[in-house]
Amino acid sequence: MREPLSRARVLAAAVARADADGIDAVSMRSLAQELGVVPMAIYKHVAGKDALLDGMVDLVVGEIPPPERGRWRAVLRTRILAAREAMLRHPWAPQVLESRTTPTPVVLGYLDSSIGILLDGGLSPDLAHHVMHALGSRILGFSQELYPTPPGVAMPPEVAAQLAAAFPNVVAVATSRAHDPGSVVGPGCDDQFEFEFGVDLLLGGVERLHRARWTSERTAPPARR
Amino acid sequence: MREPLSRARVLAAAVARADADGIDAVSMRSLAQELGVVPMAIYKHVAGKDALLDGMVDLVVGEIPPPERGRWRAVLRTRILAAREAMLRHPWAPQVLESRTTPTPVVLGYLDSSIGILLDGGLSPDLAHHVMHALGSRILGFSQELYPTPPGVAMPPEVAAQLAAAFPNVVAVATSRAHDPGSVVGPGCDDQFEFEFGVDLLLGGVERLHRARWTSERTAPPARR
DNA sequence: ACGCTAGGGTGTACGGCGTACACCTGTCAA
DNA sequence: TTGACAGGTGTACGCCGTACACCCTAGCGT
Repeated sequence: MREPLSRARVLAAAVARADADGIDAVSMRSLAQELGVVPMAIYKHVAGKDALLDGMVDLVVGEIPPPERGRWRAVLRTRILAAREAMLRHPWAPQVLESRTTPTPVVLGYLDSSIGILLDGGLSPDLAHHVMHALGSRILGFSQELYPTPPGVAMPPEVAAQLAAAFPNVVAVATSRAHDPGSVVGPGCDDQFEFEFGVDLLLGGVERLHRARWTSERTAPPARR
Repeated sequence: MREPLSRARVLAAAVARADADGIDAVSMRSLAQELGVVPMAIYKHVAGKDALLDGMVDLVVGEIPPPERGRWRAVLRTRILAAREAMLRHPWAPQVLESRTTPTPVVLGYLDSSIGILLDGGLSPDLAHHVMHALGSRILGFSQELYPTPPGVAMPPEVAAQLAAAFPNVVAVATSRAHDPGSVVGPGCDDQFEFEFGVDLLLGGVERLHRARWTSERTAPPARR
């Protein structure tokens, strides 16, 4: 009848379900139902919920292509943008990745090759170390935004007015780019632009430090004080 | 007997519990028990679990002092570091904050005053906008690290060797600062240094853009290409 | 040919969670 | 005196992850 379960089938079903209905829709029970099987059957192929999530993360991270060749900054930038694309395909992935307490070998491998880009580019291990911390989860393509871009849904105008009065700076900045369509809330941000802006800001700073032969021996990172 | 419950008492108990035993120890049931009350009693003071978490977040964010006066860069830097201290006092807070989908007025107020620092400093709303995105949740003092600094717990040496072979760049970088104590895994990172490094890298880049009268009108953020 | 083993699917059950809903009780205003 | 109402209670429902015992079948060595 039904071809047998397998770890790969379980993980693929879980990822598909999360892509379609969000990570909360992925429970052992719902997943089992989707596979036409009783919940406990899954446990013969993955150790438990945590292992399931780890496996899902591995699939997503595995989608990120290996680095190309070229100048370190361009190579790293390209790779981070590729990672971002994987995360956009699987919007649940950042949240799940952040919930893991220990990296899987797949994720470690990704980090390792990313560090390799820096070292191959001539950065000192010391600088590379700080750079990895400074990039943080952005290296994996996370937006790191606190809240999704303001909802396009219109709000009652009196609420909008009250909000504008209470938080004038927020609305001033939020509407700063709304020059073309004169909406109150603006057309939302260009997430891709914001992401690249942040990445380039960091990589640009790193490049300058590198060119200046910067080292962490009692020197403040950029010009300070 | 027992003085009556109140929203403030509930929230304070929840924060205390989370500080002591982690956010997972905060459930409606355990919280009720700690307050000497039946679970449903809590619902008379907070609308539900989500409202409880929002309230907890508000308490933490409310701990961050308002900005002082001075040059925008120093003021913002000081404030971000103050936010980080609040987050260090409540290690569960970043995770909870990231789980909220909509900012509370308290958080919006924090963001608003932070933006105010930039605008008062003469940055254009346009640049301020991008800066807020680039800082991301770092504005609230998050480390944004994917994983906590490598555990100080020693691992079996053969595992360590295998790991070093599989991920040479990771260990090269991880041990780069381990010059003083010659441990294999290094003494862990100086989280405070790494955090300030990242913040200063970003703020330094922003300052240069501002001085250069940078604008997003079809210009790549730092020097690119 | 036979029984054994082991891998994979099943069924039941437990303890936890958030919370809807009906209920009770004490306080205070009218 | 009465009645509304705020605040605490009790029960119950439907989810969750998963421990544990069970069963069925395929393939193996003898």
